Amino acid sequence: MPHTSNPAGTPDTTPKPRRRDAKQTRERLVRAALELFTSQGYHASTTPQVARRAGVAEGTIYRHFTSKEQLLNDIYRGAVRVFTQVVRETPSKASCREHMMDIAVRWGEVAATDAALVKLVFVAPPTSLLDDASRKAHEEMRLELEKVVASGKSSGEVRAGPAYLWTDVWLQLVRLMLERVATREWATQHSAPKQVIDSAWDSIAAAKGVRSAPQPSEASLPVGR
Amino acid sequence: MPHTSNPAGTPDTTPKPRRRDAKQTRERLVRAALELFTSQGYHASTTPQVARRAGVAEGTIYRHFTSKEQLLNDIYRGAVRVFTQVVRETPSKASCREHMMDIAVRWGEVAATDAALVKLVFVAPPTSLLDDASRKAHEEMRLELEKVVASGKSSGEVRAGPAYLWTDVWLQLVRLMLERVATREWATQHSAPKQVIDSAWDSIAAAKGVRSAPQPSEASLPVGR
Amino acid sequence: MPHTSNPAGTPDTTPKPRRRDAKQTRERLVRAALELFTSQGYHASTTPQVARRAGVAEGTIYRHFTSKEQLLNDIYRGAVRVFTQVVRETPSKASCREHMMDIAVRWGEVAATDAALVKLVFVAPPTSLLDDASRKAHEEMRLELEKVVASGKSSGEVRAGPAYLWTDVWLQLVRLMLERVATREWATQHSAPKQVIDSAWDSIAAAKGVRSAPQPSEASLPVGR
Amino acid sequence: MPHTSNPAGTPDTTPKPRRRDAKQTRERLVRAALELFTSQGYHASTTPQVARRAGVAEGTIYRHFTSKEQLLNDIYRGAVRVFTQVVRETPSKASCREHMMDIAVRWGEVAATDAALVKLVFVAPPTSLLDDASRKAHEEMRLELEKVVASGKSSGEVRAGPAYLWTDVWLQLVRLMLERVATREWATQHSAPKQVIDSAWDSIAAAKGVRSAPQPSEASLPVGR
DNA sequence: TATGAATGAGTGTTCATTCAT
DNA sequence: AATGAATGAACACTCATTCAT
Repeated sequence: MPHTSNPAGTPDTTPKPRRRDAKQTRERLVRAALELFTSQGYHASTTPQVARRAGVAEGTIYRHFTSKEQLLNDIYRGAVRVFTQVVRETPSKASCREHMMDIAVRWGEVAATDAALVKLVFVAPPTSLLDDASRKAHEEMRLELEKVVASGKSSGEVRAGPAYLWTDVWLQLVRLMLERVATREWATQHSAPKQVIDSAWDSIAAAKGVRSAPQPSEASLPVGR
Repeated sequence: MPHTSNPAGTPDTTPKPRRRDAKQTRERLVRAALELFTSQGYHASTTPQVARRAGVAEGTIYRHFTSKEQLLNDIYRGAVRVFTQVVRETPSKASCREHMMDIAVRWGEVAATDAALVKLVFVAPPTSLLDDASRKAHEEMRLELEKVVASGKSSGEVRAGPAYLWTDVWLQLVRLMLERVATREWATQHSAPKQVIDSAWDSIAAAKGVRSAPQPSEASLPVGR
Repeated sequence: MPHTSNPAGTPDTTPKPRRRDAKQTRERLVRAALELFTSQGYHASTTPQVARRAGVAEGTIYRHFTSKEQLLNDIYRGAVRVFTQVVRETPSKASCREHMMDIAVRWGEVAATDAALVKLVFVAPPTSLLDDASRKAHEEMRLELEKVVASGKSSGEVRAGPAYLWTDVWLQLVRLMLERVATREWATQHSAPKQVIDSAWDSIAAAKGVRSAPQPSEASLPVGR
Repeated sequence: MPHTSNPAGTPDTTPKPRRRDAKQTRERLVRAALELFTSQGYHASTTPQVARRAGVAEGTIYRHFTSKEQLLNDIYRGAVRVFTQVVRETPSKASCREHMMDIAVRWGEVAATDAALVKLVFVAPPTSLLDDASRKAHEEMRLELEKVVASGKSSGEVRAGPAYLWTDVWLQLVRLMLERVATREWATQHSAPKQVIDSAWDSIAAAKGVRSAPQPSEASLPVGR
């Protein structure tokens, strides 16, 4: 065996590879795969690479995941849930606007902390490789957000038009912010993220002044969905 | 599948397909690869698949492109240039707003006509596989657009903040529209594309009282999704 | 061809061929490649052929060698070292002549035992495919031999002229012998090998009688090399 | 068509590629292939390369040769005949020694003039690719030389043992000289070529002085061949 | 649970050869 | 005689997955 690598900073006190419990191994694999998949892409990342980075043997992957594709999906769902959880745990505020800003800011913090998560879910989701469960998990996140938007609609803060549309519009702009934060092009404390979050709200907000007048009923919307 | 295919309209006078002129073969390859790459992804598309779909032998690919990666980049540049060209050819209007709406609408028409182009450039660009020339071509398009935004800034129509930021913001929302149009979730004549284009402008427009002009009724929204 | 081969003498206790230890597999590959390369040439030998002859899957080659070229070089170096070792282990005699005859004879024995080794190193060395390490290994062998020739020069047994030249001359003739022995055109106990070995010595020996006179200075030799 | 090359120095007066007569084309192909084959090896040289170097289209090769292998063999036979011709045309001298020295010197001149010829015939003959005609041509050359050696035997100048053996021995050493001259390691006017030619003769010459004692009968020779 | 040597179908690419022009 | 686009079998090499240990 040519090179045994000891990743920087790890105080390797045990000469023989420590008896890791299964949980730890699984997590190491998830971490390794997440980093590899988001930095090189799924297809460009090989299972030997994942194993090496996780510090385990090639075969070990298959004790925890039935296939490379399942590994991806497991990771994906975990990543999506992080964002879903944030939406659920962000307390609603007096205004929808404030509420959504909070969510965006917290998501931004996730992006700053764990860029890979953002890349996997928002920047370059491996759409064609996702299974039903993963798609459902993503839809759940979207729905959770849509609830917030919908509440904004009933309070008249959100402009006319279907809530799901404004959810997507808002997401699209927040995605831009997350991407830039994840790639460290923007720091969370800079003005750019805030500007984009603001404009995300503006793009779905009911117009001020005249526009803020009571919205016409949307009951008649024959929106297909 | 019949073993002799006669593409629409071509008066196939030659019984054997040998001796197509080079131009035609190259174009068939580009078309086949574009469709495959955008529907399955680059890595999932194999050279035998590309060749089969183009109706040529595998080796023929390499008479026209030095590698699969170069094929991708050639296609990508071609696709980007289509959008750049639209920006360049769209005449400027009295207002920046109108100008940008025009561009968005024309891009939308491209999306409706040739979905693959949109997918390649906006929906899932193969970022990590692009060479310098391709990146430059993309940057050119962005810059062309930025000029328009900048002119809007000087006329006071665009909100405070750097022009490149608002370019990206606008692009982000137009991207949503293009994606939905490309996937046929939205038709160009529907209201959703228009709504998103509007909100794209709103998200970068300087906040005015003027904007609050009476909106047309939304009652007719036949938004597909 | 039976689907389970049991190479001579191996007490095949395991019914399925999986889990051979690495050493064995590598050696089988080396053997297979050596035979193929020397009988058909490097380019005419394909990796499927090598694998089949070694009784392993094609991919297995690449667990032991990084490329077909590296496989060749590994084999080449191993072969060269056999001859180098013989030179090193042959004890020097009273006369240089005797010493070199010994070496030639032992080399001849190697040729009789393992013809492929001779073909690879002397008959048709794959010169343009050798890497630096391989070239160095070959040079080492030559140098080891040159030492012997040099000692013959100082004792006056070897004719005037540079030692490296006579080394090459001697090698050239011994090469003829090795080739014929390797191809079984000559058996080691026949007179032809002996005759050639004799003439190899004669071609570099100082002349008897008249020629054994004190050697002229070699200062004037403008031999390019 | 990307690049049209105009090989150095050719005063390309005719704008369209000159109407070459067949003879000329064939010769250009032979020359190009000879150079390529001897510098890179047969397998490493591709037919497109040969065609490009000859300044003709790929398909043109097959108007003059039925296959790449036949091209090689045609070239090989031509090369061998050059050396055969030299042997035939070198007038015999008073002594066999002088005669053979003459031949060696003339061959050396060929090597200096046209290194590729020597490489193809002596340094790295493509043994496994030669057809019967080529092998026969080579044998013819050898036989022509053997005649000279045989005449040396009957005059007592050549040592005891079969003429064909001494022919091979002599060839082996002359081959060394030719190789070095061909690679420009040695110039023909240097002493090394001469030294090696001398020693080539010595290795097959009957011993002078003491060694010139009556030769033992050759009846006992059990030389395999 | 973990290992890692082995697998073999599949990849992108090459190239000697053909043939309509 | 000459062209060069097209061919397709073959190539070296990869990698997700298996399984004896």
